[in-house]
Amino acid sequence: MIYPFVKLSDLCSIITRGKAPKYGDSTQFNIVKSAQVQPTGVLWDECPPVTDKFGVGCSPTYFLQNGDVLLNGTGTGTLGRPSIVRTVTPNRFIPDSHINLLRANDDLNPLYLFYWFFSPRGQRIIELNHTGSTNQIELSAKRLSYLKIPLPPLPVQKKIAAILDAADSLRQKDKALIAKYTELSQSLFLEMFGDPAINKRKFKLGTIGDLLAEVKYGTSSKADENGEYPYLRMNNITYEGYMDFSNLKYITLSEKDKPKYLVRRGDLLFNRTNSKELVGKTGLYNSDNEMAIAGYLIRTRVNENANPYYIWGYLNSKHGKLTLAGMCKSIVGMANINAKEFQTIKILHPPIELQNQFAERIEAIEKQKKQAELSLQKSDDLFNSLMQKAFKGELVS
DNA sequence: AAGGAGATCCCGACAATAGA
DNA sequence: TCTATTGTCGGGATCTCCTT
Repeated sequence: MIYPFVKLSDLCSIITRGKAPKYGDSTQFNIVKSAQVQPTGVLWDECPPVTDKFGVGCSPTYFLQNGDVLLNGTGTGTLGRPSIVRTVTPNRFIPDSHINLLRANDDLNPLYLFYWFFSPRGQRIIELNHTGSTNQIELSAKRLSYLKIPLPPLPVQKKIAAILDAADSLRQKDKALIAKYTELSQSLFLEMFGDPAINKRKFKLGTIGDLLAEVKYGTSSKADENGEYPYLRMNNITYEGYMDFSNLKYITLSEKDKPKYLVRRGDLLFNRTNSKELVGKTGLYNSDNEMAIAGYLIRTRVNENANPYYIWGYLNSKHGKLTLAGMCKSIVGMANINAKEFQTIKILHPPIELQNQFAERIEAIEKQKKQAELSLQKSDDLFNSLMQKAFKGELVS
């Protein structure tokens, strides 16, 4: 059954784009900015305060209420990213002037509206209707009000929303479990080696260089779409130190370059150049596929005194992150830690047996985490297929 | 190997236009 | 004419690519 399409302005009020806020120390009002508008919900804790003057001056309709749907109105990466307000402190949060606020009337279920914009079809409609050039795209409330959405009767909307919500919460549970395993790895380091700042167990202090057999920069050659090997770049290492193989580029290497730039299981990958917060991201290569690395990554291999998991664990610990932040040279907008400096980083040298034990336990945790990731993959697939069917009338009769 | 610099993203400001 | 809403622009911060 195909649902009729109805103009958005007939289904909700589109309250949008207040004045640009004046920032201040108010404890009474907060502004919700584009970055805080996420499909998982609004990140209330990160909304900066604005002055009372703004709050008083603005119409009370701007204050967010439960059931409001938010839609980012600018930015190539953010335009159309939706969020639904589920629980909000009343009369406190105001959307920024680049966020469209949609308040559904009685014929429209807000959660249904949210999932519509979240769905590939909803996103595509936004993509077709924005104004502006490639790097400055916008979707005004006016244009938004002309958009049409498929509209089943209210009980069906509610049913669809509930099914999608259940599938989504399954995904979120898997994600939370994965996050827990990450936390577990971090606390394991402290448990086994103690706080490096205190060094209660009196391990010998040395440098990272002492533990390495080889330090090598990646290639600066350009990526090539039909390349032979995946080409790891900085976005392939997460802040927590895990490899992320999504969004890969490719490269072809000459025979001579292969040993120089290919990585193998157990290599530590260090991100030497990035923004100040992200410089020093360190991943441990844990795959048997052959991949190459870019020039802003440094490939290091340990000697007989170390297990790479130990160095990885240290550089991703709180103490390690602080050390890295303290040493990077910050040029305008960029931070850098070169290979020489990397090797001078002070690190405790626990006995290799203990390091190996740590590695074993981390690997066990990682194994569990893999399971959770597989489960997430499945729940993602389920959610996506439900979403495809939902708005075509194939989900609820 | 090192880091300079262009491209992109996002925010804030303000000009232009519409409405009261 | 004044005020509210909408469209567009400038620029800092960050991300990537490219040159020396």
